Amino acid sequence: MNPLWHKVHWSSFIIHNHILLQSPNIISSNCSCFISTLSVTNPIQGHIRNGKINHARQLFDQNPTSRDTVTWNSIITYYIKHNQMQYAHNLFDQMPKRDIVSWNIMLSGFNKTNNPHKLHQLFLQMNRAGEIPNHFTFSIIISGFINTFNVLVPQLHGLILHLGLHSNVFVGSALMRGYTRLKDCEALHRVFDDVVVKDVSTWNALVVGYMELGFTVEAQMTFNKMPDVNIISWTSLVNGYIKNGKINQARSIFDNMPQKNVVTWTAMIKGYAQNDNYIDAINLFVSMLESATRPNHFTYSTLLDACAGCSMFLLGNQLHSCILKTGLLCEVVVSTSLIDMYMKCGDIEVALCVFESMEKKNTVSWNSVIGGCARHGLAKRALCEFEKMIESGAKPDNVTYINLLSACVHGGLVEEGERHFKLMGMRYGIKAEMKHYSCMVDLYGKSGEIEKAEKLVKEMPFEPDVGVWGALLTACGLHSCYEVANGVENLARDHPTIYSMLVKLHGEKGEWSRAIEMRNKMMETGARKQKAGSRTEFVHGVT
DNA sequence: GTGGTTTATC
Repeated sequence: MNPLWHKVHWSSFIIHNHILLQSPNIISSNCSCFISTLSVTNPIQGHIRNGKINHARQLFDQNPTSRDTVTWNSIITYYIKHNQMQYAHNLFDQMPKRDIVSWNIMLSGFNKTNNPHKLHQLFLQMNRAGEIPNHFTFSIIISGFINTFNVLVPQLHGLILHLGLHSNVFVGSALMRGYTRLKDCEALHRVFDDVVVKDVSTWNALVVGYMELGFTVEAQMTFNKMPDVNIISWTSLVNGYIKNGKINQARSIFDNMPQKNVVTWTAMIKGYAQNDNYIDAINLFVSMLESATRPNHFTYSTLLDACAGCSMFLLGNQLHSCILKTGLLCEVVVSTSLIDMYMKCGDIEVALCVFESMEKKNTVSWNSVIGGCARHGLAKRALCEFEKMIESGAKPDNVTYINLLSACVHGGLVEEGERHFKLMGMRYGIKAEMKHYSCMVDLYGKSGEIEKAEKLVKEMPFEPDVGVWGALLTACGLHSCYEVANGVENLARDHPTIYSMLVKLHGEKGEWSRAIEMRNKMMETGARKQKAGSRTEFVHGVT
């Protein structure tokens, strides 16, 4: 029995379950039978195709004559497909003779396991070995470099032109993705033109590229000109409009689509949720269930995110029961969103319970639990979870440290905070960003160490933002440091929040003329009285 | 025996 069951309302199962149960599981095609009837010349490859790796290895290890390059490659491919990169790499290193396919298989392995540094190293090693890259090589490495070594795209493009591989569809769409990331619209279009025989993916890459760069009109025109469109083209269009803030246009495309899949539905739901339109997000989810489209882990994650955003505890709870039923709790994105939802709805106990029950945790999961504890004032617990995170081998990132430092602020743990602030760069190479500085200023400020706070603001490698100035001014108010506050007045950029704080400070000091002056400045900078609202229709169990 | 397009949690 899952320990979480007792936490979930049984009534939750009533909702939508009839629809979930109706979806039949039709994935039962039996491909392996078909493959096993094929005649294969090499018995080792036959065993691999039938999934009998041990038989294959036995033959391979016993008969040196059977070990041609294709066989080596087949075995390495098998290991990569079964997530055994280390085995694959060992075999690759032992190969007496490698061909271009061997290199490409290994490169593809590093790409699939999301290891851009190893991918890069192997590519350099391949060049040193004198192997000439082909169109497979380029499509693999460009897509693998997209997040880390994207600066190399123009250089690789040069090499591609030199080798005459620019007209290949796969190379073309990989390059287009690369140039989209580099925000080079001209190059994007040039690569598109160079692909002689374009297919639907090439066109899709152009639509996505234009959308990413903010050219919605060009994207739409491209879509209209497309000789063939598929569901991905439509979804890219919907998603592009959402990314450009044109949610109504996205919806109109969405409504006119000839068919939709789970990705399309999820993209549209996310569009609403991101724009704080939670009602439409949920309504759309209900329509999705009615259309018999089965939600996947991204859909649930998106919906839980919406619940977290407006503290919809009951719906979050119901979603939890659906997730348990569909077996999607094992997905890291789902359980992480679930933790965040429970934390933001105030149920720390269940949030921690979900977290403890997770088999696989990643940096984001640790971040949400550390952040949740920090927000609820459980500073010691947050620090403790951080220690456990390090012990588990997970790597902290910038968000981890924002959460950790804010835990220190809540707990008034100045020394701890100082220590972590130093260690984050020294041990983990994480550069301190604006938010880390504002945490530190807040930490010093709240504990009365105004000089240290002021010194840090002066020493910051970039212009402080409202958050940093706000933290400093709050400290001035708390500890009646009017001199420092006067200094801030001359330095802080025009911002209603800053002036509003200064009004309060001058008022407390009894300097009414200065207070009025600040109030006028505040109004000039566009301050508006906020509409009061409890949003009672959403709030359940918020602390 | 190798490759490209849509949703992705803090």
